[in-house]
Amino acid sequence: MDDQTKKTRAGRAKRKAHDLKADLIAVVVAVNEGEPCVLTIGQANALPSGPFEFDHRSLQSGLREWVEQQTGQPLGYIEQLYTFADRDRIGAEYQQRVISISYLALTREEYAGVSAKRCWESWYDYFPFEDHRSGTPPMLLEVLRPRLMEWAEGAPEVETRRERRRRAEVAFGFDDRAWNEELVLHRYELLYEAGLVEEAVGGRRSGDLVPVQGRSMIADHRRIMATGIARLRSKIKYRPVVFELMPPVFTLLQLQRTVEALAGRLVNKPNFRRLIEQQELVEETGETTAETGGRPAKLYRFRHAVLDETVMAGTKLPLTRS
Amino acid sequence: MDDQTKKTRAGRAKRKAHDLKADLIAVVVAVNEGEPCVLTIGQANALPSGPFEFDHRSLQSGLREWVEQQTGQPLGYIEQLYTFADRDRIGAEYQQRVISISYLALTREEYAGVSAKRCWESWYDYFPFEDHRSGTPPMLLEVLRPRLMEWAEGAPEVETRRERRRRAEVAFGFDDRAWNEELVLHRYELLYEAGLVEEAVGGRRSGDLVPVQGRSMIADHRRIMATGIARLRSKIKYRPVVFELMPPVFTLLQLQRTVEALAGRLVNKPNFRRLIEQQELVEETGETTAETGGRPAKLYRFRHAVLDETVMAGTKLPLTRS
DNA sequence: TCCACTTATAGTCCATATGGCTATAAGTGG
DNA sequence: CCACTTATAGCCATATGGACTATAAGTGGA
Repeated sequence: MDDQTKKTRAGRAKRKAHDLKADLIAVVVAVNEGEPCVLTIGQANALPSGPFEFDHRSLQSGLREWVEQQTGQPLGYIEQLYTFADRDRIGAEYQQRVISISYLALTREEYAGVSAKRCWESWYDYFPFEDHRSGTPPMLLEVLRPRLMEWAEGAPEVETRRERRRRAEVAFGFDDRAWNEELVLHRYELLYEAGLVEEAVGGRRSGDLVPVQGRSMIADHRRIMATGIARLRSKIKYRPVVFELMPPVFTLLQLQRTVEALAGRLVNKPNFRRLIEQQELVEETGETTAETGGRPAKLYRFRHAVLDETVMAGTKLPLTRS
Repeated sequence: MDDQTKKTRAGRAKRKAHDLKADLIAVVVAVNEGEPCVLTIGQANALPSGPFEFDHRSLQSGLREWVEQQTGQPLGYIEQLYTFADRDRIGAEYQQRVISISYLALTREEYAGVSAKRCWESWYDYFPFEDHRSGTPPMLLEVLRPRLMEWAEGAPEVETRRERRRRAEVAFGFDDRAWNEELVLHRYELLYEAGLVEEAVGGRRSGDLVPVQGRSMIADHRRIMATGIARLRSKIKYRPVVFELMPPVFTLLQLQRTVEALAGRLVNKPNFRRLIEQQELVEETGETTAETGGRPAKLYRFRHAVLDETVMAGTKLPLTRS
């Protein structure tokens, strides 16, 4: 506590270097039998993670090492999510400040050999209200809506109440608003703010405030998972990242089911096929498979050439061609 | 150097906490009289930046403090860009590892009081080949193309040469390929790899290898600026962020000129107006201004309500409405 | 063997968005 | 009063996206 009073420039500068620590956290996604899964450790209540160390070549390689060490899963596609450093994140040592650097990784389950360490969990176990593939989940209107409205009405100011109601409506698509599957993080943060998730209430779970929306995780891991899901749901719309989650060869329906699993909602079959074909994302292998039950489906593979044709950046500006 | 040999687990764990430092770096953007500008310090060769310290409440507030202290400029809109930690980033102390956390900030020049510290520089001074508002810059075909081709042909393997040529074509829109204004970072990295920017060649600028493409910056600040420009050019297409750069009241042509300054290319006037109007991004103030020279233009203001209507997430999936 | 069922695949139809353009309105400065 | 500048409205062809229907080609069981 002595250090704390020394607010001189030199003292601060010296201390800050000694108090910093960086954590690498991974949201590793795979789609197994139509379920979008996240790689977890512990009692399925934590994401793979570990400190960034001196002999890590880079942040990414440090992350790969930790994930592989903790789960045996090698990573392919990796993309940075977000970096944050909230003061109240760590409790143990008062002086320590932790920077959390989170990543999204896409793989396939059957990638590596057998390993008992790996624990894939459907992400809808953590966010049950996010799966709209069989229509709007009943709990959304039956449980979440009333409790969010209760929270909204609990505000002292009229203005705040109106504001809260509107936020809940937008985030969850109440009152004829469209459901926007990308707002995963918004929704989680709203529930957190409303004290409806376990992480928000902490140990003190007092009678009425029992959080019902899905399994929780340690620290802010569920928040990070929400960030990853949101990013992925957004990205599949403008970059061909789904294929990182597909086997080398697949049918168009399998591809569609994967997209649906990620988006948490159904897509229109003919239009989906048209979309894929006109973008020339895939090519036929010439083979077919009869394992799908009905008429044998053509097998396709991803056209890796499209990764080069980076030109596909859907403009939204009325550019002149000059 | 003694520490280096101690590769034991305990030694590593102890050292890593002591060697970490985090830098906050800001790309602060404003559009002044039709020129997209970036806030710089020093001899206009560095971005505002400073170490993340123990008594910063968060990364963002630390960044705000540093920018305000170094330039007097208060920040409004802030968004994280990227975090990286390359080993060879710092030269001084061998043992130290630096994590760089970069941000994009949008403001307006006339925001704060007078301050001699602020130094706004057109970002096209650093990336002259990015401004296509008056057509393709001559230097692109006259200087960059030959030098990039020279670099491509310098590769030993045939395959590498072909690869390099294709990458240059895609990034710079050579050979009838469309110019993609979003590939700012790609282009800078390609030039870096080809040894055509000063940062790549360092001090050893040997005769032939004189880099001609714009002013350089210290460390990787120009690379970070490129990241910020790329992010901004992409984001103006799907989020109403331009208005962070506009005065409270403006004409549609002023808005168009700002977008053009950012995108580095001209947009079609009637279509631009239609786009703005049909998205209901602005509303008339009822006033007009005659300062534009010709017929007085209506003045508009941003409809802040649209920030709430977060529904605008342009889907690219053929969703079923269910 | 045939029939019910499943899935695959090829279209159509229409509303809307987008790109490119032209015409007219309404000011200013000489 | 006229030349010039900028603002604003509207047109047309095409591309795109959403919803839907029809037909093809297998499987499994009665």
